[in-house]
Amino acid sequence: MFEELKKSIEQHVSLSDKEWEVCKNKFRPKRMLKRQFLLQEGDVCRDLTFVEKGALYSYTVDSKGNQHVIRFAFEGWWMANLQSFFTGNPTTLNIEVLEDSELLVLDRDNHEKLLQEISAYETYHRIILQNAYTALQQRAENALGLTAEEKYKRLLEQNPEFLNRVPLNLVASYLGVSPETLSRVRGSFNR
Amino acid sequence: MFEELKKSIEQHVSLSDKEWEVCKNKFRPKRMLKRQFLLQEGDVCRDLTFVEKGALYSYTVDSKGNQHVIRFAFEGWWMANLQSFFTGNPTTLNIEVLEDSELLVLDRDNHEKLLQEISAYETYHRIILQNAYTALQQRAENALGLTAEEKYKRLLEQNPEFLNRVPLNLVASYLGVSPETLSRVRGSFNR
DNA sequence: GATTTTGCTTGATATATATCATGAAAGTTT
DNA sequence: AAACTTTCATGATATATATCAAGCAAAATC
Repeated sequence: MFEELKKSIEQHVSLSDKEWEVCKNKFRPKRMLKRQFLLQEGDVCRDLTFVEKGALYSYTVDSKGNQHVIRFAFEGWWMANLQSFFTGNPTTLNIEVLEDSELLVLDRDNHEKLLQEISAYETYHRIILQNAYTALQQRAENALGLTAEEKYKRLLEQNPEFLNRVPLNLVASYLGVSPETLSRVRGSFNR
Repeated sequence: MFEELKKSIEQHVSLSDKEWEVCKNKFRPKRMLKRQFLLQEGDVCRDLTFVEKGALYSYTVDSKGNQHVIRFAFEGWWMANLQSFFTGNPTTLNIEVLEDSELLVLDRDNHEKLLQEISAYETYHRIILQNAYTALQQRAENALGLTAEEKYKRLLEQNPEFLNRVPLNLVASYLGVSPETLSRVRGSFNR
């Protein structure tokens, strides 16, 4: 149940067995089924969520009712609305379960405790944040000034796994193009 | 010379006078003139840069030679390519001076020392990262699925100061629209 | 003070992409 | 197995935006 988390942490820092025990016990396992909501617009984001198994995605709904996918999270990825988590303000984000999932959730108290008690955890958290930031920057760059075809090509290079696990209409929303356009781009691209 | 930095830190955490002295001495002041490069594609980003006075902007150049503005930084803002700074890999980013500037630069060694020596600095750094992350997320959301007019409106709401201090062709690049389109949107909007 | 450059606007045209509409295949539920 | 839903593809049309082109005022440079 904690394999992915351990793997993720050890990729970046080293923990003693004892520290790992302390760490692990702060998380609460949670199973969720496809289509369930981990977070809904208007809620406060109380937890950082780590995906042990399965897949999640986050999205906003704009004033015209259009859905905009913000990101996906698979095994070994974190998901949360950081702004809401850290400020306690209600979120504008929805987080929904894409595949039946096993999650590990960490509430703010326990997160703060870990930051204080285990300095390697603090380092790990910082690295994760930095990586999330650079990934998001990459994404913002890709969203701007690229044609639909270029966006698709970049996705193939940078996140090909999305195309296997995520319905194309969600991928289209993630790229900021219509499902029809994505379908056509793929069609012409595969020939 | 250190007023803005002090203000920025004290907005988020409190430092003793002694800690502030330690902190302050790790930074190196640097003056730069308009059009100078703080960082060029292919370089490694060696410093975190804090803007005491003036303005910077970062951008990438794509394979067709088009410039894409990533972000701006004014007084009280940080600027760096985090990926390059933390990994030591060469950057694909250019950082250029938009207005004659007074900067405070912090190299990686000194940054690491501060993280270790002053726990409040670590907290400050984390909060800054979190804020940068949420701002970037907001930006990615705005870049996707909004019309040119909506992007302009959001900019007016969220960063009206950009429009006073930044040439419109750079704002257009930042928004991912052509300068002509931005000009037209502004024209019709002001009537 | 003259000349060049920069920043911005406006018009005409081209083009990428959204939208609307339909259908078919694959997956779910009853 | 039948009925329904989801997912994806494709065609026709509409539209937002890019591109090309010209011009002008203010600022910068000589």
